Amino acid sequence: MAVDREQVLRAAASLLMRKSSATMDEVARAAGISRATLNRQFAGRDALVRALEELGIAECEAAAARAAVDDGPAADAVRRLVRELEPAAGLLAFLYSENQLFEGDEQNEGWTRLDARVVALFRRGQEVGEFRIDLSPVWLTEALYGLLVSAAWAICEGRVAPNDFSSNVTELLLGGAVRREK
Amino acid sequence: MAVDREQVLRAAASLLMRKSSATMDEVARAAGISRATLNRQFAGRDALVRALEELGIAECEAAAARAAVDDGPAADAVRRLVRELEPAAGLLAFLYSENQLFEGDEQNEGWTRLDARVVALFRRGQEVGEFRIDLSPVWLTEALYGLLVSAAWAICEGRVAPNDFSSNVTELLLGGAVRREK
DNA sequence: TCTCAATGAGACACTGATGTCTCATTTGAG
DNA sequence: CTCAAATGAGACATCAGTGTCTCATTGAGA
Repeated sequence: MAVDREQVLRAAASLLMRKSSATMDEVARAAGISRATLNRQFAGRDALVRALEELGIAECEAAAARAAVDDGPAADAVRRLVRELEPAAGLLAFLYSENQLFEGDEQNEGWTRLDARVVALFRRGQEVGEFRIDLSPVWLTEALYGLLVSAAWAICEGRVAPNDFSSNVTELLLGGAVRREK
Repeated sequence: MAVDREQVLRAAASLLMRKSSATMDEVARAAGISRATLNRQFAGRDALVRALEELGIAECEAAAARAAVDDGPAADAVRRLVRELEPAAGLLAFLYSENQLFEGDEQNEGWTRLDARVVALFRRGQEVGEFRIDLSPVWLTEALYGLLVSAAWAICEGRVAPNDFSSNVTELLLGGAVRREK
């Protein structure tokens, strides 16, 4: 009888990723509940988006923890991170387009924490000599987000194969498009 | 006295890139005109977005033409393309988040044409041996869009330096993050 | 200077989404 | 089985955004 909030959030994310302008009624229907119940769980659309934001942050931080981004070679850490981040990519794609979240006076500090971890990863790779130094860690972090979102979208629209998600993002981010001999 | 439609579109794009939920009233104020005039120029918000889409397509195609994407080494063509695309990146970022444009029954064929040109560029690079073949041209195209949007956003929020736009996108897309000896 | 088209300002009704409420029904625990 | 809590369905008022209209004002060209 009790509604599973997380299941509702996942259904909402799945719908909002494809149609960010979906109505609360559509979200409720997609989650298999009534609009009344949806409003009982989340007081208003804003609260729903905030909850999705919290879920996204939690999933990303959990992914970073599972990937152990501070251990081993930085390149391998990036590969693990991307692989662990794949399930959250759809949610990330929605939040990425919800720039309403960032235009306010203050953004959720969870993003700050997450950014710090990823930036630290790229900086570590630079200091060890694995990554080039002419691309700033901040830009590499932003690029990682962008590639994750692009890949999620491209897969969602059937332009690229779902199985290639991880390798597509990782290979392009680390190796680039230019062919290397050897 | 006569309103410059293109100037209005640019002001609208500049605002909508930062706040995609901006009101028609806000858009009009940002463009320095009244809401009545805005509605005289663009019959409704939908028409405004469509006009922005047309402008974006036109700018991208003009950039592709200026960059002569079919001439010379593919890597250099990509560099030229990114450089020419920079002024349109902001508009592209807005359109990218306006997934409402793609969820309809039919998307503007301008995107199809543009995609075809960029895909052809990457495919040419692969056939010549410049680009690696384990990343599909379609994915490289999507990644290019994603990096352009990421870079535009990061600059808009002051996270990276505006001057680094072209090199950031180009270097990461072509070379990747991993450092190469010589 | 005169004229007329275009603009700005404001009022107006309309639409769609939203949030809240009620009540019948269902579900799960005791 | 019984009952309390939660849900679903629907009605309702509210509100913000939108599109349209009118009218006074502006400005460029004849």
